[in-house]
Order: sequence, then C-alpha cells, then structure tokens
Amino acid sequence: MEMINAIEALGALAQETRLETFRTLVRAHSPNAEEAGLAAGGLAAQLGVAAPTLSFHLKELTRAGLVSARRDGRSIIYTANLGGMRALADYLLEDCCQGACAPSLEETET
Amino acid sequence: MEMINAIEALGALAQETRLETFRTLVRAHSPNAEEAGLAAGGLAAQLGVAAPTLSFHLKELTRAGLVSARRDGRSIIYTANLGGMRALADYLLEDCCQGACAPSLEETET
DNA sequence: ATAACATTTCTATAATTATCTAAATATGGA
DNA sequence: TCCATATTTAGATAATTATAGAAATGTTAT
Repeated sequence: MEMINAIEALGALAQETRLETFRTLVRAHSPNAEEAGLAAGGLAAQLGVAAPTLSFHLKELTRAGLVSARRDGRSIIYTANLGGMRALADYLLEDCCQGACAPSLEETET
Repeated sequence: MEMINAIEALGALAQETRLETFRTLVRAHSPNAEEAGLAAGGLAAQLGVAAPTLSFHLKELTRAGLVSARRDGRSIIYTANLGGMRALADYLLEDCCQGACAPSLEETET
C-alpha cells in the first residue's frame, strides 16, 4: 500500500459516521458474498442519518477501498472490504512503524 | 481504546505532513529514551515546512497520543509513541474488524 | 541585563469537509 | 406506459482544517 492510499483510508475512517458505517457493515458480513452487506437505505435508518449524507460517506469509504457496492434490484448493497482494512493495519505496523511497535498484550500471553 | 480516541488518531495520521512526521520520528526512534527523537526545528527543516505549521501538526499528533515531547535546552524533542500506533492497529483489527480480517500473507507464510 | 536562538501562540485566510434540501437517475411492478 | 421506491447527484451553506507571517514565550550564553 502506498502512502497516498493509506491517507485516503485513514481519512475515510477518521469520521464518526463513517467509522460507525464500517463497523455496522462488519457486523453484517458473511463469508458467502450473496447474503453479506446492507442496503444503503437500511444503513441510513440504522445510523440515523439522511440518505444523501450517508451516500456522501459511502462514496468516501468506497474511494478508500474500504467498502464495495453491488446492486440488488432497486437497492444498492454495501459490504465491508476486510482486505482493505487489513492492508491499512499492515501499512501502519510494517511500513509506518517499521515493525517496531511492541506486540499487544493479547498476542504475547500464549 | 475508545472510538473517539481511534478517530483522533486516524485523523492525526490522515494528513501527509503528519504521516511523514510520524514516519520520520519512527526512523529516529531508539530503545533508550535519552537519545531518541528529533527537535522540532530539525524536523521542520527535514520536512520542508514552516515552524508554525509543524508546531500545529505536532500538537495534533500529541493530542492523539501518537508522539511525546520533552524539552532539552532550547529545543523540544519529539518522539514517536509506538504504543499509540499499536493501540490504533489493535483497535482496527480487533474492535472494528472484530478479528474477521484475514491475516496478511507475511503472517501465514511460516 | 541583554542578545541570540528555538519553539509556540495569535491572527488572518484559503481550502476542504459535512450536511441538508431539491432535483435527477435507475429499477420494478401495476 | 405510468407510478412508487431506492439511491445518487447538484447546489448551497456552515464548520473545520491547513497554512504562514508576526508576535510572544522560554532558554542559554555573554
């Protein structure tokens, strides 16, 4: 991952509505792609934001590679892109921190 | 880590000058605290930004818990707070992704 | 005490972002 | 075809952020 992509992903997540959106989509995640994700309208209702506002944020998350969209009838279903999040975490730990970040407690307790 | 802290850290890193600042400080990191870090002036010169601009960004990074400062004579030495970065990465992987992110290739290659 | 240095705070400004209402686009069904 | 539904795009506005020059603060040496 390049720095410019990392900045886009970081910026996408650095906003309450968008971070909540991503977390909500993670909860709605499923290994089989068919049933994973949530429709834009359902998301907006669940998060309590106006449809155009959520649309703006979803575009931001999409641009950053953190969510994907597919059409299903009249709805557009958004899904969390877990690989994008993993790539960001890897960038922070490996490239940015150069592997020098001490591992978290959970990982050393075995 | 709480969501609000994660948002601050994400926002702090989602800006080119600040991300470069953090990366530069990681390179200047040392296990013994005495010799770790860089002075604000040296950083500003290295990054090619005006002193007040860097000061603004350093405050932002400090507020987010990603850098620490100590005075040494007339200089103020900034150091990367690797624990803060680790806490952010953990938040993204554990809390936000709920551990569902596939591990990166490097980690599965053993 | 004064001067030189290092950094921050103040002030102003330009640029970006988040939000809403209204209008446009796309889909599915009667 | 016409209508209702789902979502996005356009346009306007308020709020936030990044930046730099000028002034203020704190430190060291003479």
